[in-house]
Amino acid sequence: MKKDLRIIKTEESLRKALLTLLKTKTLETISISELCRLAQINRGTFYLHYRDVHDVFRHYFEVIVEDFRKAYEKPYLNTNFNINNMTPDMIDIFNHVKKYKAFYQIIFDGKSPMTYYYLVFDTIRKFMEESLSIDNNAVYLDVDFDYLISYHANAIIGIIIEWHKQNYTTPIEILNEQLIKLITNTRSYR
Amino acid sequence: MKKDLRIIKTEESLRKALLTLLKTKTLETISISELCRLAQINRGTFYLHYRDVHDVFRHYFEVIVEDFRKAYEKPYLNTNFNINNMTPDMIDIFNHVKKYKAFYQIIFDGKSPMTYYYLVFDTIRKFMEESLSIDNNAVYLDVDFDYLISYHANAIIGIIIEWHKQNYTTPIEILNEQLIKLITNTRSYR
DNA sequence: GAAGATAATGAACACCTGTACAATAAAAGT
DNA sequence: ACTTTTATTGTACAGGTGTTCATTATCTTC
Repeated sequence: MKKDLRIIKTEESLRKALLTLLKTKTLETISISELCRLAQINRGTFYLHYRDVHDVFRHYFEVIVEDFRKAYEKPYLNTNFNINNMTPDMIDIFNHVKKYKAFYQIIFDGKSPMTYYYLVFDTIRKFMEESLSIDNNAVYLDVDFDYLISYHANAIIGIIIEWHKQNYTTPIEILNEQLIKLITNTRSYR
Repeated sequence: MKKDLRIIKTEESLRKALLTLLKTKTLETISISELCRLAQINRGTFYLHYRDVHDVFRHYFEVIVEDFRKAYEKPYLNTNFNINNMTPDMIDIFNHVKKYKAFYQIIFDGKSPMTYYYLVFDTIRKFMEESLSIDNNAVYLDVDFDYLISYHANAIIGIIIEWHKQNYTTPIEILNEQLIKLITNTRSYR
């Protein structure tokens, strides 16, 4: 079954208007009324499609996350993967974040809701889950699989948070280096 | 210099009113107007002290985080700490989270702003930073210290997120066990 | 306890929010 | 092309937001 043309038109107008407004102001300062005025959509119609402005933004971010998922699906799965033989190019996540930096700056902003964070988290987590499941030989020392994955997935986001706080100044190659060292254990003594 | 009594009275009324409202409804559904009505504070006065309802909530959470910080400051520092000789009771963070479960459920809610998350993150991160700095002998394999700490700090929150998603069903003892295994490396083969 | 400083109040303003409903417009199905 | 179905519109309403300003109340300080 096809979607009504009017719906497509309405939603696209709103999404396009949001991008336009984001060029000059922050997501939090954009009101539904303003968005509808620019998109030339009746405000009542807005509520037939979205709950709030974040809801419109979410669409873009879901496309972005999907782009990431597809781009790194294959190389990831082809590796006999386990948590200790990972190479940086398998999870070229930093390239992805840099590519959509403008969006990730919004997502990691203190005022943004946690939903976006969870979307990133769930995506990375799922990647790890699928990859680690392939590596049947590994036994993870009685660590519950759910906790293991959540631990490592969020650790990676920890690097992205640090990168964000440093305003994305660290080069991607360095980040990949560091990540690989952190994953394949971290400590040595002099 | 002392704080004006009127200010103390106003802020306390608002904070108390928030706690009352939180018993019956969620943080997002509480309006400034409603809060002021219950606290018997003029709405204009509200804006002299807080920016929004979250701002009032933040006060409570800062107290909670401070409680955590103080409770685990000493045992942590007394240990010749490094990332591999940690014991669960050093970071008894899960006990803390359980104690203030009602608050952490709000903080990890998808609608809550990232600010609270960052407050948790910064606190755990600072703990790690202070502790790891003591362990002068360790060299962390050319891993940038900032990234190292952010990585491990956020990993721990990864466990809390998983715990939250499982509705805090996993017992604390198990969580401590798993955490220690995850920190002191994770993998073995059959 | 009086004088000066500062905070709280009430009223008003323009704007935003979420919802409802009848009227209209524009698709889809035949 | 015509009918049916469905989406959009305009209007209205009760409430919330954030700000301003003169007035009043309450604290602090001496």
